[in-house]
Amino acid sequence: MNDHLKAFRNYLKEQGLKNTSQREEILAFLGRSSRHLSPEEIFRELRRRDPRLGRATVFRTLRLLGDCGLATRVTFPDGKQKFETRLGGHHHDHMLCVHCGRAIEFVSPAVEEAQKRLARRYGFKVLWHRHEIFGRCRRCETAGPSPRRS
Amino acid sequence: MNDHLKAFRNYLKEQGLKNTSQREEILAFLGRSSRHLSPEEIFRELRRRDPRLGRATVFRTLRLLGDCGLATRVTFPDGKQKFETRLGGHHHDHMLCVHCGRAIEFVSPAVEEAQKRLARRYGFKVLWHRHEIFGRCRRCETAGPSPRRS
DNA sequence: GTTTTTATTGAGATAAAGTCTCAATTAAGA
DNA sequence: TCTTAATTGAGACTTTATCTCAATAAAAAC
Repeated sequence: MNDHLKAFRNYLKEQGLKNTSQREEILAFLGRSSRHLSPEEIFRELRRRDPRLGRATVFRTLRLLGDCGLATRVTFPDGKQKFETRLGGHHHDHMLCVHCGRAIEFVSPAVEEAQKRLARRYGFKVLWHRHEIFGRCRRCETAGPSPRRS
Repeated sequence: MNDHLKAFRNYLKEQGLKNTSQREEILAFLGRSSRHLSPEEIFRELRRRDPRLGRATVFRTLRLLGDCGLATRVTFPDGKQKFETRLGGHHHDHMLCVHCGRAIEFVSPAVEEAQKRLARRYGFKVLWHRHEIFGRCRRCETAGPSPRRS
């Protein structure tokens, strides 16, 4: 049994919540995907396999996975929300290409460190963070006009 | 005439777009506010003054302001989107309290620097970025139970 | 293993957020 | 002032997300 499944079951037990096949399916599906998925994509794909799956369950489960730190919400340049698993607690952030939509993952100890110092200064207890850099990836930078922002 | 108004008019002219009273009202309203505002809040308040204002115009203008770098989108812990002006191009990021919703602004040269190095490594042309730290502010940290995430 | 308790689910209504169309309007250059 | 073209608002519509509640199923109690 893999790590985040174990962590998930633990979390549920701690909180007095129940595990269900739907929850595990959603977590597993997120885990298998290398892309970022929107709630709607998750819903549509998983309902093909289990036609009785409800849309509300997907939203509820994504929130739950967020709450226990197993999934991360990524806000794309156009404001759209997508999710990914935080595999084995391995944290990373994103550079998002405003032109082709590609997401490049990165890890920056320097950023994490700077953040820790900041938080201390403000008496702020950090739970998690999100660092999104918007711009143009190498491929798109070589050609093409103005991007879409905000 | 203040700086971002001037910048806005410049941008419109450059792009061959037209200025309108609605656009200036929205920009001014954002500029006067010390809080983060949702599109709906902006719409409701400005329509009290001009009952003919349309909702679509607010969304269109927010996108436009984002495009020209005068407004920034902030994604709150619950996934809700809000906006603020980027006053005089002065960039800052946020620590968001998952308990009381308070937003603390900060500037971190260390983060900006680390980011620049990263981008260079990936051949990524940075246009803007967003760094959101979620956690509990000093006030809320002293008391109260589990937060809402994702 | 069976019963009891209680969280979870799905359907569908509903709400909230955002986009689109198109005729009427208005800004800006000629 | 005239002309051109971008912008607007109304409202339909789409998408995204939440809520309600009876039925279901997981976990605990027995």
